[in-house]
Amino acid sequence: MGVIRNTKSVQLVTEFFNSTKEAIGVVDLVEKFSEQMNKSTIYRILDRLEDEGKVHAFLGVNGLKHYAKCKDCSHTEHVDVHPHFQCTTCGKVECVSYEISIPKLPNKNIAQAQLLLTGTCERCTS
Amino acid sequence: MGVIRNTKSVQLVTEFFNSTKEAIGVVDLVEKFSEQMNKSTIYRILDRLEDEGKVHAFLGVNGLKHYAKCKDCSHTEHVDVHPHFQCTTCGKVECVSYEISIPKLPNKNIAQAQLLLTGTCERCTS
DNA sequence: TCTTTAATGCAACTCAGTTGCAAAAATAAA
DNA sequence: TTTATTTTTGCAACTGAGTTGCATTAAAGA
Repeated sequence: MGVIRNTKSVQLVTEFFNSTKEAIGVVDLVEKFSEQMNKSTIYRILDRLEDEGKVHAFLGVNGLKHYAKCKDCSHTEHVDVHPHFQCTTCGKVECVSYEISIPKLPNKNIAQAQLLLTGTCERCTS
Repeated sequence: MGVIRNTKSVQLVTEFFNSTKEAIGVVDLVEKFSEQMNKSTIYRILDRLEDEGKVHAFLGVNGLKHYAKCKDCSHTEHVDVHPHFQCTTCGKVECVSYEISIPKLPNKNIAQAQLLLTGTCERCTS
């Protein structure tokens, strides 16, 4: 349970997430960095960054894992309450700054809510 | 694009969904009917039932496909606007009768919303 | 510089879901 | 009922995301 080491690969991934506020699917990230690092490495780096709260993870419409770094992501414990939006035309995925209201259910204890919105983004809405 | 044939396997699956209002993961369904029918058959039957609007599909927390037949499921075109709840202790998954309000996003056209609630159910909440 | 410990690459694996194809079972037609 | 047509099924092989064991490499600390 040591410290995250500042390797070349970690730097590359971190820089990427600092450069965009969009979310990205792990598969795309693996493809993007296919020359620089191994698939396993990416999965493991993302795990560590998530543990540290540097990025947060969620599932896209197809059930594929996505990661993003949003403004909420610097807190020690990231509580993922904001929705995500995925464009069904261009595939773009992003965090939505909008606090969703979690419904109360009788006798149930709701710990987390994941809201995924799908449709067409500004560019793809004709 | 013919009619759905009323095979033994279709009957079994249909009866199952009529007997419960809970949702079930495809993996569990394959296990449940492992003696009666093949894995591919289940996947294909579920596809057909979904096309017909007899059941609806959604993804659980782990990204695994789940199906359920709820009261909304007899309409010709099923619009899946209700949330789902998954108990992190016992694993039970169910539809929640609660109309969620889809947030409007500027310049975006939101076609669908998927809300997944996780926590502990009535039985597992101590 | 040396030592310790974490991170990486690689290859092999797991597991959900899909697919091609021949055989079997429903439905429609005769 | 029998025959012809078309959908379903079983099977086995495959795809693709994500994981893992292990030997090697590279950080960080002393």
